[in-house]
Amino acid sequence: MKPSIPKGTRDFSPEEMIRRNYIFEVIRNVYQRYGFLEIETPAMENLSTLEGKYGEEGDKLLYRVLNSGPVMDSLRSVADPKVSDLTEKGLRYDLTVPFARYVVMHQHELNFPFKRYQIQPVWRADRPQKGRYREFYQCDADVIGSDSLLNEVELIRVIQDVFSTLKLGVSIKLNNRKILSGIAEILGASNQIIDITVAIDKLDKIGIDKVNDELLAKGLSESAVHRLQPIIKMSGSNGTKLELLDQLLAESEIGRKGLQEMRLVLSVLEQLGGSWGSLEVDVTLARGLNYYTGTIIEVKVSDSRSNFTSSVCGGGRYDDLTGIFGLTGMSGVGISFGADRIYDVLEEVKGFPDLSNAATRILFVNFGHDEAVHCLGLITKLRNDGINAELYPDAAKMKKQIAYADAKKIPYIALVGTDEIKTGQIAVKDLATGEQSKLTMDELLHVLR
RNA sequence: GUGAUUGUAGCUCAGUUGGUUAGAGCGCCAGAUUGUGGCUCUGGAGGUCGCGGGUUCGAGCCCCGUCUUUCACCCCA
Repeated sequence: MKPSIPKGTRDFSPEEMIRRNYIFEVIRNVYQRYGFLEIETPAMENLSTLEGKYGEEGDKLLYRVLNSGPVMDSLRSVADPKVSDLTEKGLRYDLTVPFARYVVMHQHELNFPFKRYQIQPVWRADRPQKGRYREFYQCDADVIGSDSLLNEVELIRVIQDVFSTLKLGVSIKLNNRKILSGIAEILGASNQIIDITVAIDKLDKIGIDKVNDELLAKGLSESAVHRLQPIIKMSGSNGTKLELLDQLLAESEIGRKGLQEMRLVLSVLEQLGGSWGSLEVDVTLARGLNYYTGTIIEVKVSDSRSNFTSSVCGGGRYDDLTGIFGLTGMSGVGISFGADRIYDVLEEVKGFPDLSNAATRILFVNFGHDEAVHCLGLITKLRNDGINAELYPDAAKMKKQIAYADAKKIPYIALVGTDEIKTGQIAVKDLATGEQSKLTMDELLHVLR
């Protein structure tokens, strides 16, 4: 039998894991620095938790887990088993809904406002393509139980910190669901907000004419499409855009509220200074609209070395995150980094730093049992000093042992045979330069640190 | 879900209008070299041509199905 793995899943090599862990560590460190606490939730949730939370499209992409036990055993004899008897669990589709479930289940133990982060894989039965996998990691941070817009500010700072640490140029796009509602309202098409936003979200991709065609096809009136044009075509600085929106949304209470929120977030960020990447008001941004109620955030790569167009981070505010699970009045705001996409981009732009310290620094050549045991003692000292060191386990030909070090990109080898044991020294060879010298343990530690 | 696309050695790929025993480079193993790698030389192993069916005297090549790869749409991290 030929081994294989499911479509859209991947194995990760040791080299890839070192790089993946670098990304996770950068994000984890920033989250912790901002006071977020880590949780984990199970890979499987009950289907009742997941279904209906991601829209019609999302339900189709849910992985359902077949039940085990007597029902399955007797399945052969059952003509038309009910689906609920077949499956009652599904794989996690994102981290936000499980988090909402977690908050409701643990509400009496939590200290609100609760700031949590979570770095775990999620699964979607999507057709794989560029930057899209069936199993991928999300790195979420959410604040629940606080309405303050300073949470939005902090999360945007988190995004800036992460990408500045990764040295990746990005464009952070900001919108607000209330502004979108205001736009729909002044067009007299409040009930068509989804159609309108989904259409204008495609502006970058398909151009203004096709966006207008789609709007008309969705039943929006000619005059409404006409009045929408200055909004779609809006350009210039954030200040210019906000002024234009002020005029356009003067008659909409909800629109004005959205603008006020946007202004506050931007002005605080401006006062704090020290940004990374561009921060851009973009009313065509409409991702995840099903649940966002306030701020909407999306981050795209804007590095000249990259052709990557998918978003690498997204987020926003949900006024009633836990309402579906029976806990009302809990506002939440959060972001999610797509680690796999960030990996692809860093690979593309050759943006990974030198991570060789994560691997073995020195290999001890094995000259036989007694020498090897002596080496293990020396290796223990190095390890206690935080240096990654290993012994070649077999007394193979030296050629083979050095080739092993070479292939593993280990920078140094140590040769400790009977002579060195007698003198208490360690012959150390730098494989890059070929230079070899006899060192004491202290000198060796100095070299490797 | 829709429309394309890919699959030949561990890897990257050749393979003529269908024709004898399917090739190359790199990698791998052994030796030249029993305490010194990369370079070089010599020798060697390694393939159900994704899988199943069909057409044919004959299929890596043509047809059908299926799985897989990659890409776009939809949607999304």
